Amino acid sequence: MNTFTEENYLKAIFKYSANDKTGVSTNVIADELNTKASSVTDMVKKLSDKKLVLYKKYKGVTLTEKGKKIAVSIVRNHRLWEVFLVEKLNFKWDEVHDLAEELEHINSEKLIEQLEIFLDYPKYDPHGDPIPDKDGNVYQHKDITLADLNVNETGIIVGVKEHSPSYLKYLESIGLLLGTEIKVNEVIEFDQTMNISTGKNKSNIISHQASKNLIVKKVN
Amino acid sequence: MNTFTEENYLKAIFKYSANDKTGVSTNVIADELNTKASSVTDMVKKLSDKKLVLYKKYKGVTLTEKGKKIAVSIVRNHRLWEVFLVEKLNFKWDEVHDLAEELEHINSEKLIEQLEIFLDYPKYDPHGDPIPDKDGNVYQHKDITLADLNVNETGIIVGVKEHSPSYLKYLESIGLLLGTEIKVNEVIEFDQTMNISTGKNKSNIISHQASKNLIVKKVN
DNA sequence: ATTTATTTTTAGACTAATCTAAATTTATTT
DNA sequence: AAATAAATTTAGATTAGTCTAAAAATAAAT
Repeated sequence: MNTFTEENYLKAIFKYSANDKTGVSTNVIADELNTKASSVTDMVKKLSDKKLVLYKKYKGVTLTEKGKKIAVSIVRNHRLWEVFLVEKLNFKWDEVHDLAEELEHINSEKLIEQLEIFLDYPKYDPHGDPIPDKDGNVYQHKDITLADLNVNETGIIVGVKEHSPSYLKYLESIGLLLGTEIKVNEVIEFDQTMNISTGKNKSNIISHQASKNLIVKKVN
Repeated sequence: MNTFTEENYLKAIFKYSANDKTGVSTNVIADELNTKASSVTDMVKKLSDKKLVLYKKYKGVTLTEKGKKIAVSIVRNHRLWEVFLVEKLNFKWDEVHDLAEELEHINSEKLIEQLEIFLDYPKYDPHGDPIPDKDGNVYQHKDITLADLNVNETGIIVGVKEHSPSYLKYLESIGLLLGTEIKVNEVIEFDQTMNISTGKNKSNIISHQASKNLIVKKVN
């Protein structure tokens, strides 16, 4: 099996190779894991020996099928545990990340399958991120954000692109939760600050920084 | 905070200092943790520096209040997770130990308090071991085993002294679960093999090895 | 009360994961 | 295309936890 640390490297590489075909650079990985590029080089060699990544000096890293499978399963574990914490143990959506970060490494197929059954096969975690199925398939949301909507258009919040507790707490404080319907009233041309309103004729002003991190599904 | 490994040492020391005042020997700890006495010596020095244990060369180790508190809280975590696995995730009592061994190290007061609430404040784990309360108080069962009963006496199974999967599976296979009432029909003088019967006039022959590891509460 | 056996500790070495600083390679500018 | 800047890798050290083998201390046996 793999160490806690190896799994975190795989997860980081997975995160940054989602989009594209080009290898992930050691610096990007170092940044994600709060470590140094030289440490990443060492670890990447080790993962390469184990056939979990492909690595060409100076050319970045990509996951092998084997490595990707492990990475996805850790993401799956993470998101299922987040659902558990929020739905069963009364945690808030801004409190679960660090705990899930630990729980995700507990390696037992039976555990995670039973957890999934117990939670009744959730499709999304508390932040709207999709939960990969047992075979590693993930159905990602289309990447439309609130900032992409025009005046008078309406969207339903289906996820967030930024997971910091401060952002999540802020959203909650102004009533922007998953499922909330938002109408765009006005967009300031200068800095794209938005005036929006939610269900009960409550209106709010939110920054571009905030609106571009809210994933929405366009209504109509 | 403490590492995974440090916590396991504290737990091992706790386990073997339950009974008595005399320090736990490095060999006993090494044995419990499948490591070598020399490794234990090193670690024990480290724990001593951290004021988690008292250590005098050649004289064994005892926990300080601080160390004991950590050890008990890990035992608490372990047993609560075992209840979760059995009651909510359909695990058998012989399947939960290794997973709980990992889950117990996840360090969050809120997590464990909420888990306890979610499980409705269980007093015992699936093997009948008592769950320490938030303040570290444990109410241990009196140590009467089935082997201590005389012919025609009756006891109710309240726990086991041996936790190996093979023993637990065996008990389950012959219907000896927590709460089962057992009557002693006969004891072979030679090797203390017992003839017992449970509720529905089922009778069984069990070895001394088996009977002395079943904790019972005497009836009448 | 010596000798012998057992337990425990020390010394020195190893592995995993990390770091800093220097060297090398790739990318960017002029 | 040469020079400079940026990214990446190597070299050598460090820390945590472990090990083996040898030394030292304690316990047991004669």
